[in-house]
Amino acid sequence: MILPEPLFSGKLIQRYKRFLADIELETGEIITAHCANPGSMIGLLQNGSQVLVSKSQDPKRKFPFSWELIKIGETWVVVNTANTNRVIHEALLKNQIPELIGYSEIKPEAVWGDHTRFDFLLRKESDQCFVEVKNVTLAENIIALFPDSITQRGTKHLNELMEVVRKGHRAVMCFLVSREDCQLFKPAAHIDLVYSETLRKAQENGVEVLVYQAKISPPQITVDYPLKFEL
DNA sequence: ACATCTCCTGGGGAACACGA
DNA sequence: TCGTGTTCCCCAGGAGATGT
Repeated sequence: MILPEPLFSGKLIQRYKRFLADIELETGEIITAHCANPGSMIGLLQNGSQVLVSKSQDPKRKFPFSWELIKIGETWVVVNTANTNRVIHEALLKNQIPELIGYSEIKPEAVWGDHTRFDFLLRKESDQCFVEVKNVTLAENIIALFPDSITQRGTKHLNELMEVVRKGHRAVMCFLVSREDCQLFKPAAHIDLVYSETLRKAQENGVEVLVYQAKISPPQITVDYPLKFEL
């Protein structure tokens, strides 16, 4: 996918109220950008780090700037979680994920049950495959980790993916590692043990786990290659 | 006192209702 | 058959209310 252009470069001043961040652009102008990542973002909030923001033309938006990427060391990290789904959507359309090719229909935001939506539903005649995507931004010593804080929603999604399998469908948990300085993916048991154990249990019960490395070359973000993982 | 529930944040996308 | 508006849920966790 291509990020909305032009992208504006700046430095992070502070992130606050979960959805907002103050950023000093290269012009010296200080703007407040929307941060479409309400997670804890551990390790990504180094004040003074280089960031890239895009600007929406939607007059109804309260904060026209969207925070897209932050540079940590030598790697860009994808902040805007909406991009993750766009990257995977594009990869599905282009058959770039071998485990998920051969489906005739790709439906985003697929409803499951009364209160759940999975990121994608892939269909081929009567075959159904539900796919949930997660953006992985936390890393410690070349190991990509998820989640970056306790996530009851994430655990709920895993339990519902197991239900998908019980009902005779295919269920896939797909992690996209949105930084380029990792060689392995693991669940962050020291952060959320319940999630970590549920992920392992989900795999044992037929939920397929995929981990892919993203290639981040602003303004382009694509799926690169499968990353090794240990559950 | 502690646990659980609900609401709230801003933007985005899908489904649905409705009027032209 | 369009376009527009509304509702719901997604992202995740904090705050406050409610229940045990």
